Amino acid sequence: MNVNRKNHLEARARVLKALAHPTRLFIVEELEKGEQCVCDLTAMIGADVSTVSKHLSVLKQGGIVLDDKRGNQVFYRLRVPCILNFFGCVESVLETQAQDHVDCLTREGA
Amino acid sequence: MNVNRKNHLEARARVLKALAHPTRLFIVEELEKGEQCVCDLTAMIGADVSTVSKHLSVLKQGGIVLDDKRGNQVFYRLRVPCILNFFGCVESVLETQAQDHVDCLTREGA
DNA sequence: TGCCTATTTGGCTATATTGCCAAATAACGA
DNA sequence: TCGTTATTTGGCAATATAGCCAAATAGGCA
Repeated sequence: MNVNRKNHLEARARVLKALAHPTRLFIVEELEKGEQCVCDLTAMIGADVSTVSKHLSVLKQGGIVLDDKRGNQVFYRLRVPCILNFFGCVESVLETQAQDHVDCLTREGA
Repeated sequence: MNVNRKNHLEARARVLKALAHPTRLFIVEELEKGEQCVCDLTAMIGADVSTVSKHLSVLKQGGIVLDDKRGNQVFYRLRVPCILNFFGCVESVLETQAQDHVDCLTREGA
């Protein structure tokens, strides 16, 4: 595996890693509806503010969101518009799993 | 956040987590070309066979790949055809980052 | 059966992630 | 300036992940 390819794979992995947490996926889904401040996200998530802030920091480092400080609040928004399509594929994975589960139960019952 | 939504987010996160590693992304890219046995993947990756086997196990648990034992070899293949599109979005994230980096350098130079 | 190859599993250490609390920082209004 | 609110950062403990080696398992063949 050459160095370029390795770097590229590592870059991709960083992006995916930034998304790979339930709370961060929740944040992304909420930001699809429009920008949100940390305080509102925190209220919806129900974790410590510092925890939410750190998740936002991970998303920012991963290039998923942008922040904008206005007054004493910080508003976050999605940086890349395609995140929605992105999840289409994840859903396919989940649906395939679900179907396999159904198939499995059907076979057992037969 | 209700229980259903939470479960769904956790399921999505599991899929993304399974993909979020350079070696596993490499494997997925290679499997896009067609099925591969563990031994060939191991040779390409250059890590211990046991390490590669564990990565494959993670991908299998995540619903990304399927395995098929034939003789004393195990062949892995992609389970969901959309993985390619999937990466289109990750690429957009990376390109946006790259563009920002260029912008940043340009501003500095100005 | 016994040996060889392919793969998985167990066990270990090193490292990374998560989530909380407490403290630091920033902006706002009295 | 002081107090209040919003957010980030530091630090800690619990847990998860990654990679290696060694051992177990499975299949093929003499």
